Amino acid sequence: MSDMSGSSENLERRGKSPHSGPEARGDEPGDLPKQAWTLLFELMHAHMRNFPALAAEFELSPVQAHVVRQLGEGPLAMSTLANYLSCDASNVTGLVDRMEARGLVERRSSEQDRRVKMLVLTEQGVALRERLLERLAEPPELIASLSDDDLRALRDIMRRALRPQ
Amino acid sequence: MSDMSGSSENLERRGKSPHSGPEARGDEPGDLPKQAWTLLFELMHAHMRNFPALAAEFELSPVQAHVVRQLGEGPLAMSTLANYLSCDASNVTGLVDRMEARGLVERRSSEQDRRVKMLVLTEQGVALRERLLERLAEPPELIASLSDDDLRALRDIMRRALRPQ
DNA sequence: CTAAACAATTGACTTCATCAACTATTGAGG
DNA sequence: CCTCAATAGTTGATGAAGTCAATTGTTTAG
Repeated sequence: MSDMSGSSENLERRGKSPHSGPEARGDEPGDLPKQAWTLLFELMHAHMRNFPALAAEFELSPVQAHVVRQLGEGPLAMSTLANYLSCDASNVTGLVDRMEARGLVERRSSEQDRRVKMLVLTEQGVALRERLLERLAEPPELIASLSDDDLRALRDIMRRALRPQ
Repeated sequence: MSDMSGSSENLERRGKSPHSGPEARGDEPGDLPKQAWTLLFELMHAHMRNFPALAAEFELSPVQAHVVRQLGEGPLAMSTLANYLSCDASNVTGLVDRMEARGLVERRSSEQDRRVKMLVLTEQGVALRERLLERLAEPPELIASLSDDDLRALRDIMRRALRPQ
């Protein structure tokens, strides 16, 4: 009774074929990607609701948690981070100000280009990141209770989806 | 620190972490839920990055989009919405103020209990919601490019995961 | 050498979020 | 009936996160 009833009936068919399935009527086979995605989206949102609370366990805002997580890859220019967060560069200034005030990150002027400031996690930031990553990796109940077969299949599908194209 | 999670090492080894050990080896079967979850989480975050932009297509803030989506089920008390959003009740007041000002929702005093106010979508709100839901159901490229077999498997796994226990 | 392009910041402003305090209503018991 | 605790919503103060427009330095291109 949620999303795929009613007026979404006559949507554009994607490249999917109107071809003949034996069980063609019962299951709306036409929009497989949409079906899979809608369910995945449901699960995503169900889980995202408590991300702020999870971040708060580490006294981080949700965005700060995201930044700590991303910053593990190595030094990152402010503008690159802004791009990664899909937000304005001016937003990153304040964000980094607060994180720097807490001793989590450090601004380091780049030597090649003196306009650029590179962000690095402090030692404290690295330690926090490790704890955070372990916490994030804990699967929620909905996932943990899947069968091994489903988990293996899910893992492999996600690997294929995330594989750089 | 010597982490039980080979999986996060496996994911993060793109950068030069001072902590990455040489023992990074992928496929420990013991951590199946964690592996699957970590990948799923990756995809979630990759997609969540442009949720604000998607909401902006409808001139909604991310939270407003979320509310419009949830409000389709029927009238909802303010406090219930607050609970659903996992946020303080006082937050909902302003949120609904703005949405009411735009003619998307309506406060309706309950007759059984004059303290509560029920939220309902206006006609305009319903129309917007339909367009929004269609837009949300469009699968992102990462998903849409999966094979039919993968999509079917993913859909079925998600159904099992979301099945009320 | 000027002029355009870029990185980061600042300032004004909005939205989302919290907490504490307040109003109004409901629903107990005494 | 009357008081008292609990509940629903609002208000006010405050802070984080977001936007845009304008500014300051620093490359880089013509």
